[in-house]
Amino acid sequence: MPQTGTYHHGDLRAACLRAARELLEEDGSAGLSLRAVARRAGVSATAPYRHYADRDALVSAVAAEGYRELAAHLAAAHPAPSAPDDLAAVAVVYVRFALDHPALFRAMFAEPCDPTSEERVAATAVITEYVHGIVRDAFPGAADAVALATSVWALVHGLAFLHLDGKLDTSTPEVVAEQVRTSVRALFTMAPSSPAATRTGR
Amino acid sequence: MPQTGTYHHGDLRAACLRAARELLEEDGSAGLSLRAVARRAGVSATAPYRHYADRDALVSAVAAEGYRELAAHLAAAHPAPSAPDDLAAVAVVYVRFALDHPALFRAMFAEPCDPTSEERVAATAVITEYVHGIVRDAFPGAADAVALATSVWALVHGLAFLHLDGKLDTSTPEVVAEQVRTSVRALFTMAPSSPAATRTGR
DNA sequence: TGTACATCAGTGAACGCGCGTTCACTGATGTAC
DNA sequence: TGTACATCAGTGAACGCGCGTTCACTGATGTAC
Repeated sequence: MPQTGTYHHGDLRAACLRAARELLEEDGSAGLSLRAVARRAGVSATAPYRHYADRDALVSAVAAEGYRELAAHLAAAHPAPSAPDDLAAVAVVYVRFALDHPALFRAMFAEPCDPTSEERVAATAVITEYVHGIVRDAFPGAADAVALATSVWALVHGLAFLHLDGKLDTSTPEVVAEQVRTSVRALFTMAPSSPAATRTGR
Repeated sequence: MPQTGTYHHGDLRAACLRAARELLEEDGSAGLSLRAVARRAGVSATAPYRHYADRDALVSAVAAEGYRELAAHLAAAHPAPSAPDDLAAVAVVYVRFALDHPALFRAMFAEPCDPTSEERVAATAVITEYVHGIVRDAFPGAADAVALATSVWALVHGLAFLHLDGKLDTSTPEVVAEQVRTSVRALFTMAPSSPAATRTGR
Protein backbone atom coordinates (compact mmCIF):
# COMPACT_ATOMS: atom_id res chain seq x y z
CA MET A 1 0.00 0.00 0.00
CA PRO A 2 2.53 2.58 -1.14
CA GLN A 3 1.84 6.23 -0.41
CA THR A 4 2.58 7.33 -3.94
CA GLY A 5 0.82 4.68 -5.96
CA THR A 6 2.76 2.32 -8.21
CA TYR A 7 -0.13 1.29 -10.38
CA HIS A 8 -0.08 1.19 -14.12
CA HIS A 9 2.37 3.92 -14.94
CA GLY A 10 4.56 3.53 -11.96
CA ASP A 11 4.33 6.98 -10.52
CA LEU A 12 2.50 9.31 -12.83
CA ARG A 13 2.18 11.99 -10.21
CA ALA A 14 5.94 12.42 -10.01
CA ALA A 15 6.37 11.94 -13.74
CA CYS A 16 3.98 14.83 -14.39
CA LEU A 17 5.91 17.03 -12.04
CA ARG A 18 9.14 16.17 -13.79
CA ALA A 19 7.65 16.72 -17.24
CA ALA A 20 6.16 20.02 -16.15
CA ARG A 21 9.52 21.30 -14.96
CA GLU A 22 11.23 20.24 -18.16
CA LEU A 23 8.62 22.02 -20.24
CA LEU A 24 8.88 25.06 -18.04
CA GLU A 25 12.62 25.31 -18.60
CA GLU A 26 12.35 24.61 -22.31
CA ASP A 27 9.44 26.77 -23.38
CA GLY A 28 8.74 29.03 -20.44
CA SER A 29 5.44 29.07 -18.61
CA ALA A 30 3.56 29.37 -21.89
CA GLY A 31 4.69 25.83 -22.74
CA LEU A 32 3.33 24.38 -19.57
CA SER A 33 0.04 22.82 -20.63
CA LEU A 34 -1.61 19.77 -19.19
CA ARG A 35 -1.64 18.18 -22.62
CA ALA A 36 2.06 18.76 -23.14
CA VAL A 37 2.78 17.30 -19.73
CA ALA A 38 0.72 14.21 -20.53
CA ARG A 39 2.44 13.86 -23.89
CA ARG A 40 5.86 14.05 -22.33
CA ALA A 41 4.95 11.57 -19.63
CA GLY A 42 3.87 9.19 -22.39
CA VAL A 43 0.32 9.04 -21.26
CA SER A 44 -3.11 10.04 -22.58
CA ALA A 45 -4.13 13.68 -22.43
CA THR A 46 -6.52 13.14 -19.58
CA ALA A 47 -4.50 10.84 -17.37
CA PRO A 48 -3.01 13.70 -15.30
CA TYR A 49 -6.51 14.49 -14.08
CA ARG A 50 -6.22 11.44 -11.86
CA HIS A 51 -3.53 13.29 -9.90
CA TYR A 52 -4.21 16.99 -10.38
CA ALA A 53 -7.62 18.61 -10.25
CA ASP A 54 -6.71 21.08 -12.99
CA ARG A 55 -3.87 23.00 -14.55
CA ASP A 56 -3.53 25.35 -11.59
CA ALA A 57 -3.09 22.47 -9.21
CA LEU A 58 -0.17 21.20 -11.28
CA VAL A 59 1.45 24.64 -11.43
CA SER A 60 1.07 25.05 -7.68
CA ALA A 61 2.68 21.68 -7.09
CA VAL A 62 5.60 22.63 -9.32
CA ALA A 63 6.03 25.95 -7.52
CA ALA A 64 5.93 24.27 -4.12
CA GLU A 65 8.61 21.82 -5.21
CA GLY A 66 10.68 24.78 -6.34
CA TYR A 67 10.38 26.40 -2.93
CA ARG A 68 11.51 23.25 -1.20
CA GLU A 69 14.49 22.93 -3.50
CA LEU A 70 15.49 26.53 -3.07
CA ALA A 71 15.29 26.15 0.70
CA ALA A 72 17.49 23.05 0.48
CA HIS A 73 20.05 24.86 -1.65
CA LEU A 74 20.21 27.79 0.73
CA ALA A 75 20.57 25.56 3.76
CA ALA A 76 23.33 23.63 2.01
CA ALA A 77 25.19 26.82 1.13
CA HIS A 78 25.89 27.61 4.73
CA PRO A 79 24.64 25.70 7.76
CA ALA A 80 24.57 28.72 10.08
CA PRO A 81 25.44 32.02 8.44
CA SER A 82 26.59 34.49 11.04
CA ALA A 83 28.74 37.05 9.22
CA PRO A 84 27.96 39.35 6.30
CA ASP A 85 30.21 37.26 4.08
CA ASP A 86 28.27 34.13 4.99
CA LEU A 87 25.15 35.99 4.02
CA ALA A 88 26.73 36.98 0.73
CA ALA A 89 27.48 33.33 0.03
CA VAL A 90 23.86 32.41 0.62
CA ALA A 91 22.81 35.28 -1.61
CA VAL A 92 25.00 33.94 -4.38
CA VAL A 93 23.28 30.58 -4.15
CA TYR A 94 19.86 32.24 -4.25
CA VAL A 95 20.67 34.11 -7.43
CA ARG A 96 22.34 31.08 -8.99
CA PHE A 97 19.20 29.05 -8.33
CA ALA A 98 17.15 31.66 -10.15
CA LEU A 99 19.50 31.63 -13.13
CA ASP A 100 19.69 27.84 -13.26
CA HIS A 101 15.91 27.47 -13.15
CA PRO A 102 14.58 30.69 -14.67
CA ALA A 103 11.10 29.57 -15.57
CA LEU A 104 10.65 27.67 -12.33
CA PHE A 105 11.76 30.70 -10.36
CA ARG A 106 9.28 32.86 -12.21
CA ALA A 107 6.51 30.36 -11.60
CA MET A 108 7.35 30.38 -7.90
CA PHE A 109 7.11 34.14 -7.67
CA ALA A 110 4.52 34.91 -10.29
CA GLU A 111 1.26 36.38 -9.12
CA PRO A 112 -0.32 33.86 -6.81
CA CYS A 113 -2.30 31.85 -9.33
CA ASP A 114 -3.61 29.89 -6.38
CA PRO A 115 -3.01 31.79 -3.15
CA THR A 116 -5.06 29.26 -1.24
CA SER A 117 -2.78 26.38 -2.10
CA GLU A 118 -1.78 25.11 1.33
CA GLU A 119 1.31 23.41 -0.01
CA ARG A 120 2.45 26.62 -1.63
CA VAL A 121 1.86 28.87 1.34
CA ALA A 122 3.71 26.49 3.64
CA ALA A 123 6.67 26.33 1.26
CA THR A 124 6.91 30.12 1.10
CA ALA A 125 6.85 30.40 4.85
CA VAL A 126 9.93 28.18 5.07
CA ILE A 127 11.96 30.59 2.94
CA THR A 128 10.76 33.62 4.87
CA GLU A 129 11.60 32.05 8.19
CA TYR A 130 15.01 31.00 6.93
CA VAL A 131 15.94 34.53 5.84
CA HIS A 132 14.73 36.03 9.08
CA GLY A 133 16.69 33.45 11.04
CA ILE A 134 19.91 34.27 9.23
CA VAL A 135 19.52 37.96 9.87
CA ARG A 136 18.79 37.35 13.53
CA ASP A 137 22.01 35.35 13.83
CA ALA A 138 24.15 37.58 11.63
CA PHE A 139 23.03 40.88 13.12
CA PRO A 140 22.10 40.27 16.74
CA GLY A 141 22.40 43.96 17.48
CA ALA A 142 20.18 45.22 14.69
CA ALA A 143 17.53 47.63 15.86
CA ASP A 144 14.80 46.18 13.70
CA ALA A 145 15.71 42.65 12.66
CA VAL A 146 12.46 42.09 10.79
CA ALA A 147 12.87 45.16 8.60
CA LEU A 148 16.49 44.27 8.01
CA ALA A 149 15.58 40.73 7.00
CA THR A 150 13.01 42.08 4.58
CA SER A 151 15.62 44.40 3.12
CA VAL A 152 18.12 41.61 2.68
CA TRP A 153 15.58 39.36 1.06
CA ALA A 154 14.45 42.16 -1.24
CA LEU A 155 18.01 42.96 -2.24
CA VAL A 156 18.81 39.38 -3.11
CA HIS A 157 15.46 38.81 -4.75
CA GLY A 158 15.91 41.95 -6.81
CA LEU A 159 19.37 40.88 -7.88
CA ALA A 160 17.95 37.56 -8.97
CA PHE A 161 15.27 39.18 -11.09
CA LEU A 162 17.52 41.83 -12.61
CA HIS A 163 19.94 39.11 -13.68
CA LEU A 164 17.10 36.98 -14.91
CA ASP A 165 15.69 39.81 -16.97
CA GLY A 166 18.98 40.57 -18.64
CA LYS A 167 19.49 43.89 -16.91
CA LEU A 168 22.85 42.78 -15.50
CA ASP A 169 25.80 40.84 -16.88
CA THR A 170 25.25 37.09 -16.65
CA SER A 171 27.97 35.92 -18.99
CA THR A 172 29.61 33.59 -16.46
CA PRO A 173 28.60 32.23 -13.05
CA GLU A 174 31.66 33.87 -11.52
CA VAL A 175 30.74 37.29 -12.86
CA VAL A 176 27.29 36.92 -11.37
CA ALA A 177 28.62 35.69 -8.04
CA GLU A 178 31.02 38.59 -7.81
CA GLN A 179 28.28 41.06 -8.63
CA VAL A 180 26.10 39.63 -5.89
CA ARG A 181 28.91 39.63 -3.33
CA THR A 182 29.86 43.18 -4.22
CA SER A 183 26.28 44.40 -4.02
CA VAL A 184 25.67 42.81 -0.65
CA ARG A 185 28.92 44.18 0.71
CA ALA A 186 28.32 47.60 -0.81
CA LEU A 187 25.19 47.95 1.24
CA PHE A 188 26.73 46.63 4.42
CA THR A 189 29.92 48.64 4.24
CA MET A 190 29.09 52.09 3.01
CA ALA A 191 31.92 54.42 2.19
CA PRO A 192 32.76 56.47 5.33
CA SER A 193 32.21 59.77 3.62
CA SER A 194 28.73 58.91 2.44
CA PRO A 195 25.78 60.75 3.93
CA ALA A 196 24.41 57.53 5.32
CA ALA A 197 27.47 56.93 7.44
CA THR A 198 27.28 60.36 8.97
CA ARG A 199 23.62 60.00 9.76
CA THR A 200 23.72 56.72 11.58
CA GLY A 201 22.49 58.14 14.85
CA ARG A 202 19.61 60.00 13.26
CA MET B 1 0.33 64.91 -42.80
CA PRO B 2 0.03 64.07 -39.08
CA GLN B 3 2.72 61.89 -37.52
CA THR B 4 0.26 59.59 -35.83
CA GLY B 5 -2.29 59.08 -38.56
CA THR B 6 -5.83 60.28 -38.11
CA TYR B 7 -7.36 58.12 -40.79
CA HIS B 8 -10.45 56.05 -40.38
CA HIS B 9 -10.26 55.18 -36.75
CA GLY B 10 -8.61 58.31 -35.55
CA ASP B 11 -5.55 56.85 -33.96
CA LEU B 12 -5.74 53.10 -33.81
CA ARG B 13 -2.12 52.74 -32.83
CA ALA B 14 -2.68 54.60 -29.58
CA ALA B 15 -6.08 52.98 -29.07
CA CYS B 16 -4.47 49.54 -29.27
CA LEU B 17 -1.89 50.52 -26.70
CA ARG B 18 -4.59 51.76 -24.38
CA ALA B 19 -6.70 48.66 -24.85
CA ALA B 20 -3.69 46.44 -24.29
CA ARG B 21 -2.92 48.11 -20.99
CA GLU B 22 -6.50 47.83 -19.82
CA LEU B 23 -6.58 44.15 -20.67
CA LEU B 24 -3.25 43.65 -18.96
CA GLU B 25 -4.54 45.15 -15.75
CA GLU B 26 -7.85 43.32 -15.91
CA ASP B 27 -6.81 39.82 -16.90
CA GLY B 28 -3.06 39.73 -16.55
CA SER B 29 -0.73 39.00 -19.41
CA ALA B 30 -2.75 35.93 -20.35
CA GLY B 31 -5.59 38.23 -21.36
CA LEU B 32 -3.44 40.28 -23.68
CA SER B 33 -4.29 38.88 -27.10
CA LEU B 34 -4.33 40.76 -30.37
CA ARG B 35 -7.91 39.76 -30.89
CA ALA B 36 -8.98 41.05 -27.50
CA VAL B 37 -7.18 44.31 -28.15
CA ALA B 38 -8.94 44.68 -31.49
CA ARG B 39 -12.28 43.87 -29.91
CA ARG B 40 -11.81 46.46 -27.21
CA ALA B 41 -10.70 49.08 -29.70
CA GLY B 42 -13.94 48.39 -31.60
CA VAL B 43 -12.16 47.28 -34.69
CA SER B 44 -11.83 44.11 -36.75
CA ALA B 45 -9.52 41.37 -35.51
CA THR B 46 -6.89 42.08 -38.10
CA ALA B 47 -6.83 45.84 -38.05
CA PRO B 48 -4.03 46.03 -35.46
CA TYR B 49 -1.71 44.38 -37.97
CA ARG B 50 -1.61 47.73 -39.78
CA HIS B 51 0.27 49.10 -36.76
CA TYR B 52 2.01 46.17 -35.14
CA ALA B 53 3.85 43.43 -36.98
CA ASP B 54 2.70 40.79 -34.51
CA ARG B 55 1.73 40.22 -30.92
CA ASP B 56 5.28 40.59 -29.65
CA ALA B 57 5.57 44.01 -31.23
CA LEU B 58 2.49 45.16 -29.34
CA VAL B 59 3.76 43.77 -26.05
CA SER B 60 7.11 45.48 -26.56
CA ALA B 61 5.39 48.77 -27.26
CA VAL B 62 3.35 48.43 -24.08
CA ALA B 63 6.45 47.64 -22.06
CA ALA B 64 8.34 50.58 -23.52
CA GLU B 65 5.48 52.89 -22.62
CA GLY B 66 5.61 51.50 -19.12
CA TYR B 67 9.30 52.30 -18.84
CA ARG B 68 8.75 55.84 -19.96
CA GLU B 69 5.94 56.30 -17.45
CA LEU B 70 7.94 54.84 -14.63
CA ALA B 71 10.84 57.13 -15.48
CA ALA B 72 8.49 60.11 -15.45
CA HIS B 73 7.07 59.10 -12.06
CA LEU B 74 10.52 58.74 -10.56
CA ALA B 75 11.69 62.05 -11.93
CA ALA B 76 8.54 63.71 -10.59
CA ALA B 77 9.06 62.20 -7.15
CA HIS B 78 12.22 64.15 -6.57
CA PRO B 79 13.97 66.42 -9.04
CA ALA B 80 17.48 65.83 -7.71
CA PRO B 81 17.70 63.29 -4.90
CA SER B 82 20.84 63.84 -2.90
CA ALA B 83 20.21 62.35 0.53
CA PRO B 84 19.24 58.82 1.59
CA ASP B 85 15.79 60.04 2.53
CA ASP B 86 15.33 61.48 -0.95
CA LEU B 87 16.31 58.12 -2.31
CA ALA B 88 13.79 56.45 -0.02
CA ALA B 89 11.08 58.73 -1.41
CA VAL B 90 11.96 57.72 -4.95
CA ALA B 91 11.95 54.08 -3.88
CA VAL B 92 8.45 54.49 -2.51
CA VAL B 93 7.28 55.82 -5.88
CA TYR B 94 8.93 52.91 -7.68
CA VAL B 95 7.14 50.34 -5.54
CA ARG B 96 3.87 52.22 -5.75
CA PHE B 97 4.08 52.22 -9.53
CA ALA B 98 4.53 48.45 -9.46
CA LEU B 99 1.51 48.02 -7.20
CA ASP B 100 -0.64 50.41 -9.21
CA HIS B 101 0.18 48.69 -12.49
CA PRO B 102 1.02 45.12 -11.52
CA ALA B 103 0.58 43.43 -14.88
CA LEU B 104 2.29 46.26 -16.74
CA PHE B 105 5.20 46.09 -14.35
CA ARG B 106 5.49 42.36 -14.89
CA ALA B 107 5.36 42.80 -18.63
CA MET B 108 8.13 45.36 -18.40
CA PHE B 109 10.38 43.02 -16.48
CA ALA B 110 9.33 39.67 -17.83
CA GLU B 111 11.87 37.72 -19.76
CA PRO B 112 12.80 39.82 -22.76
CA CYS B 113 10.24 38.50 -25.21
CA ASP B 114 11.89 40.72 -27.74
CA PRO B 115 15.36 41.74 -26.58
CA THR B 116 16.07 43.34 -29.93
CA SER B 117 13.25 45.85 -29.63
CA GLU B 118 15.10 49.12 -29.95
CA GLU B 119 12.35 51.06 -28.27
CA ARG B 120 12.44 48.71 -25.32
CA VAL B 121 16.20 48.71 -24.86
CA ALA B 122 16.33 52.48 -25.00
CA ALA B 123 13.57 52.79 -22.43
CA THR B 124 15.38 50.45 -20.04
CA ALA B 125 18.59 52.41 -20.39
CA VAL B 126 16.82 55.54 -19.20
CA ILE B 127 15.87 53.90 -15.91
CA THR B 128 19.33 52.47 -15.38
CA GLU B 129 21.00 55.81 -16.02
CA TYR B 130 18.56 57.54 -13.70
CA VAL B 131 19.30 55.21 -10.79
CA HIS B 132 23.04 55.49 -11.33
CA GLY B 133 22.76 59.26 -11.46
CA ILE B 134 20.92 59.42 -8.16
CA VAL B 135 23.49 57.27 -6.45
CA ARG B 136 26.33 59.36 -7.85
CA ASP B 137 24.70 62.48 -6.43
CA ALA B 138 23.57 60.98 -3.15
CA PHE B 139 26.82 59.18 -2.37
CA PRO B 140 29.66 61.13 -3.95
CA GLY B 141 32.16 59.43 -1.67
CA ALA B 142 31.11 55.85 -2.41
CA ALA B 143 34.02 53.61 -3.34
CA ASP B 144 32.15 51.83 -6.11
CA ALA B 145 29.20 53.89 -7.23
CA VAL B 146 28.17 51.45 -9.95
CA ALA B 147 27.96 48.51 -7.58
CA LEU B 148 26.10 50.63 -5.08
CA ALA B 149 23.63 51.78 -7.71
CA THR B 150 23.02 48.19 -8.71
CA SER B 151 22.43 47.30 -5.10
CA VAL B 152 19.99 50.11 -4.62
CA TRP B 153 18.08 49.23 -7.74
CA ALA B 154 18.01 45.57 -6.78
CA LEU B 155 16.74 46.39 -3.31
CA VAL B 156 13.92 48.55 -4.60
CA HIS B 157 13.12 46.19 -7.42
CA GLY B 158 13.01 43.27 -5.00
CA LEU B 159 10.72 45.18 -2.68
CA ALA B 160 8.44 45.86 -5.60
CA PHE B 161 8.23 42.21 -6.56
CA LEU B 162 7.85 40.89 -3.03
CA HIS B 163 4.93 43.25 -2.50
CA LEU B 164 3.53 42.37 -5.88
CA ASP B 165 3.70 38.67 -5.14
CA GLY B 166 1.94 39.01 -1.85
CA LYS B 167 4.95 38.20 0.27
CA LEU B 168 4.67 41.48 2.17
CA ASP B 169 1.80 43.47 3.64
CA THR B 170 0.13 45.63 1.00
CA SER B 171 -3.09 46.47 2.83
CA THR B 172 -2.68 50.25 2.51
CA PRO B 173 -0.38 52.52 0.50
CA GLU B 174 0.98 53.99 3.73
CA VAL B 175 1.93 50.59 5.10
CA VAL B 176 3.80 49.84 1.91
CA ALA B 177 5.51 53.22 1.85
CA GLU B 178 6.64 52.82 5.44
CA GLN B 179 7.96 49.36 4.74
CA VAL B 180 9.97 50.66 1.80
CA ARG B 181 11.35 53.62 3.74
CA THR B 182 12.28 51.40 6.66
CA SER B 183 13.99 48.89 4.41
CA VAL B 184 16.02 51.46 2.58
CA ARG B 185 17.06 53.11 5.83
CA ALA B 186 17.80 49.81 7.49
CA LEU B 187 20.41 49.08 4.91
CA PHE B 188 21.91 52.54 4.98
CA THR B 189 22.04 52.91 8.72
CA MET B 190 23.06 49.60 10.18
CA ALA B 191 22.97 49.21 13.90
CA PRO B 192 26.39 50.18 15.30
CA SER B 193 26.88 46.82 16.99
CA SER B 194 26.32 44.88 13.80
CA PRO B 195 29.29 43.01 12.27
CA ALA B 196 29.00 45.09 9.12
CA ALA B 197 29.65 48.31 10.98
CA THR B 198 32.78 46.95 12.61
CA ARG B 199 34.16 45.68 9.35
CA THR B 200 33.94 48.80 7.29
CA GLY B 201 37.65 49.07 6.75
CA ARG B 202 38.06 45.47 5.64
C1' DT C 1 -4.69 -21.90 -3.66
C1' DG C 2 -8.51 -20.29 -6.59
C1' DT C 3 -12.23 -17.67 -7.86
C1' DA C 4 -15.34 -13.54 -7.87
C1' DC C 5 -15.45 -9.02 -7.17
C1' DA C 6 -14.26 -4.02 -6.29
C1' DT C 7 -11.30 -0.39 -7.12
C1' DC C 8 -9.48 3.09 -9.73
C1' DA C 9 -5.42 4.55 -12.99
C1' DG C 10 -5.29 5.36 -17.56
C1' DT C 11 -7.89 5.60 -22.41
C1' DG C 12 -9.67 7.83 -26.43
C1' DA C 13 -13.19 10.24 -28.66
C1' DA C 14 -15.35 14.40 -28.46
C1' DC C 15 -16.84 19.25 -27.14
C1' DG C 16 -16.29 24.17 -27.71
C1' DC C 17 -13.04 27.85 -27.39
C1' DG C 18 -9.98 31.68 -28.50
C1' DC C 19 -5.97 32.29 -30.51
C1' DG C 20 -2.40 34.24 -34.36
C1' DT C 21 -2.13 34.92 -38.84
C1' DT C 22 -3.27 34.87 -44.20
C1' DC C 23 -5.66 36.78 -47.83
C1' DA C 24 -8.22 39.24 -51.22
C1' DC C 25 -11.21 42.94 -50.62
C1' DT C 26 -13.38 47.75 -49.91
C1' DG C 27 -13.80 52.24 -49.28
C1' DA C 28 -12.31 56.63 -47.17
C1' DT C 29 -8.64 59.94 -47.46
C1' DG C 30 -5.17 62.57 -49.70
C1' DT C 31 -2.84 64.12 -54.14
C1' DA C 32 -1.80 65.47 -59.03
C1' DC C 33 -3.20 67.82 -62.69
C1' DT D 1 -12.62 74.08 -58.58
C1' DG D 2 -13.23 69.36 -60.41
C1' DT D 3 -11.97 65.05 -61.81
C1' DA D 4 -9.03 60.80 -61.94
C1' DC D 5 -6.09 58.28 -59.53
C1' DA D 6 -3.07 56.30 -55.80
C1' DT D 7 -2.60 55.14 -51.22
C1' DC D 8 -3.39 52.44 -47.43
C1' DA D 9 -6.33 51.80 -42.95
C1' DG D 10 -9.63 48.75 -41.85
C1' DT D 11 -12.78 44.42 -43.24
C1' DG D 12 -14.40 39.80 -42.91
C1' DA D 13 -14.04 35.14 -44.10
C1' DA D 14 -11.12 31.50 -43.48
C1' DC D 15 -7.11 28.45 -42.04
C1' DG D 16 -5.12 25.35 -38.71
C1' DC D 17 -3.78 24.94 -33.99
C1' DG D 18 -3.42 23.52 -29.20
C1' DC D 19 -5.76 24.09 -25.33
C1' DG D 20 -8.76 22.54 -20.89
C1' DT D 21 -12.08 19.67 -19.74
C1' DT D 22 -16.18 16.02 -20.04
C1' DC D 23 -17.49 11.48 -20.47
C1' DA D 24 -18.30 6.64 -20.75
C1' DC D 25 -15.08 3.14 -21.11
C1' DT D 26 -11.40 -0.62 -20.22
C1' DG D 27 -8.40 -3.31 -18.09
C1' DA D 28 -4.75 -4.10 -14.64
C1' DT D 29 -4.16 -4.44 -9.74
C1' DG D 30 -5.46 -5.58 -5.13
C1' DT D 31 -8.81 -7.88 -1.83
C1' DA D 32 -12.32 -11.01 0.34
C1' DC D 33 -13.70 -15.31 0.99
